[in-house]
Amino acid sequence: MNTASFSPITHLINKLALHSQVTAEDRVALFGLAYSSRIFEAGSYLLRDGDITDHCTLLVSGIAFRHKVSAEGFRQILSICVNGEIINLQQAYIEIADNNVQTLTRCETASISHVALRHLFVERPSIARAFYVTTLVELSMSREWTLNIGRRDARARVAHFLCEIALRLDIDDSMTNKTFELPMTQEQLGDALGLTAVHINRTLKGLVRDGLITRSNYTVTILDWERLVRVAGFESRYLHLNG
Amino acid sequence: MNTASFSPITHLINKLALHSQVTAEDRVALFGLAYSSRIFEAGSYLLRDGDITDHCTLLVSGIAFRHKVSAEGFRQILSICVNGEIINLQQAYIEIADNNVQTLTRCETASISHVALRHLFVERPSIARAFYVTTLVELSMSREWTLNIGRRDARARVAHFLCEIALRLDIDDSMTNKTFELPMTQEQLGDALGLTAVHINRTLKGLVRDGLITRSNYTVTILDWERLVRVAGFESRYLHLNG
DNA sequence: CGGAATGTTGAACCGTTTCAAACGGAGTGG
DNA sequence: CCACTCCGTTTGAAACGGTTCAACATTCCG
Repeated sequence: MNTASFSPITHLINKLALHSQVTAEDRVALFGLAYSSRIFEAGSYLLRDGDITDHCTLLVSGIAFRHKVSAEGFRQILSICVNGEIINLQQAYIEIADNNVQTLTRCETASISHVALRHLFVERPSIARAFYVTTLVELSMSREWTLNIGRRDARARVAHFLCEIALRLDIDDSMTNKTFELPMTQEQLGDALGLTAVHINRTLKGLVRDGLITRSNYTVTILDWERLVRVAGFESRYLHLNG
Repeated sequence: MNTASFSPITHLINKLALHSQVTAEDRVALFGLAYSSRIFEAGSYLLRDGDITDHCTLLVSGIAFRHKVSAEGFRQILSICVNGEIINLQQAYIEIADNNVQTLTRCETASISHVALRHLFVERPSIARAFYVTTLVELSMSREWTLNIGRRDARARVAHFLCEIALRLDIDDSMTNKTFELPMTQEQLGDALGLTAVHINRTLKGLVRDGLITRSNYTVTILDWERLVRVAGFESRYLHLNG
């Protein structure tokens, strides 16, 4: 337990402040949250479908993905989780988790008790509001994800995914030559986009061939942002990046 | 404006009470909300991508659907809205709407000002919580929708959709011979499920041929609930129907 | 009644999957 | 340091699910 003035909570506050005003008093209240940290290796579960817990998990560093698996055993990746996000806020109010979150990289987490969070929300409506807004943004992103899978072909779908990730990982402002780590196998990309790993491979190669991106290992470079955006039909408004 | 003791707000309260405790005092506070009613014919927009408004819209009666359209002009239906739902709660905190809601049947709505809602949330944390939970459930449903489109074939997809609608329209408890109105064209079903109208047609006929459902006009009867559930790989937990 | 929207059906087509085989890189143990 | 294995990537060929297009039937609605 720890309430030091520079703490994992910082990331959370930054995230919240992205969409809502968070006052100095709010910050103090948030810093007051008790938590306990943990490290997870790449590939481990942060949340399992069916879990019942008494704490929420804040992703302090690293990248994870949320997924569900159908009764027939097919996996659908639903979103990418980055730092500053509480990955199972739902559980503060709904006991049983109904999806999985698994790490892509080594991750650091902080656990915050449901009771503490719920208490905070009652005490400080402005914080409750800030969390509410982040959830609304998640909902918005979830909807765009659905649109992407339901109504775009493989090429646009992959391009759209890359655009979203590039913006969310918040590389830098330069609109060209964005480079970022994308520690996902083609199998995982397939499960994210409703495609097979094989077809992801072919589609990625197509994007490379056409000079839109390059890749090596797990890093992607976007060579021509404007054109990739056009291929994807990408419009960033749904991310609500500036409130 | 109107604050009569039996009012459109009743539906909203029932909805909220489904997932959270709503006290007698909460009910009074909710009843105190001022609103103005309106009727919309089938096919009209309740919300448009890009809209900026100062009020939220409560769906009092009727059925609507939420959708987005991709830059290339393809429509993806994202969810079905039933009565008791505020279809654009998001706008209480995020100015610009980023999706559309359109009526399927004649609908009655009530408008509630953003200011009034936000004020209520601050005054009564338990109500804020109840709304939060309904949003979390929406998020859960959105995720299952994504899974459905991404990882099930046409037959399972249509079956899953029918299962969800049957439960959400809350027909009756009899597990067989559920009958309900589904006022959607095959074109709309296609847009909901990431398929073409033509293929919806063939898939529906397949389900009829196999004795799982019957249809006439816009009413569907589920003949064999258990089997339909199996075809769909349907597990209702994600709907959080009982809190 | 007439015209538009929706549903139905068949045939050809195509984007994606499936299957299978080969390749490469990272890690391990001898 | 090599041989071996494991995992992910790459590639090709064949198969398939779903789309597209087109024509016709039906229902809805003014």
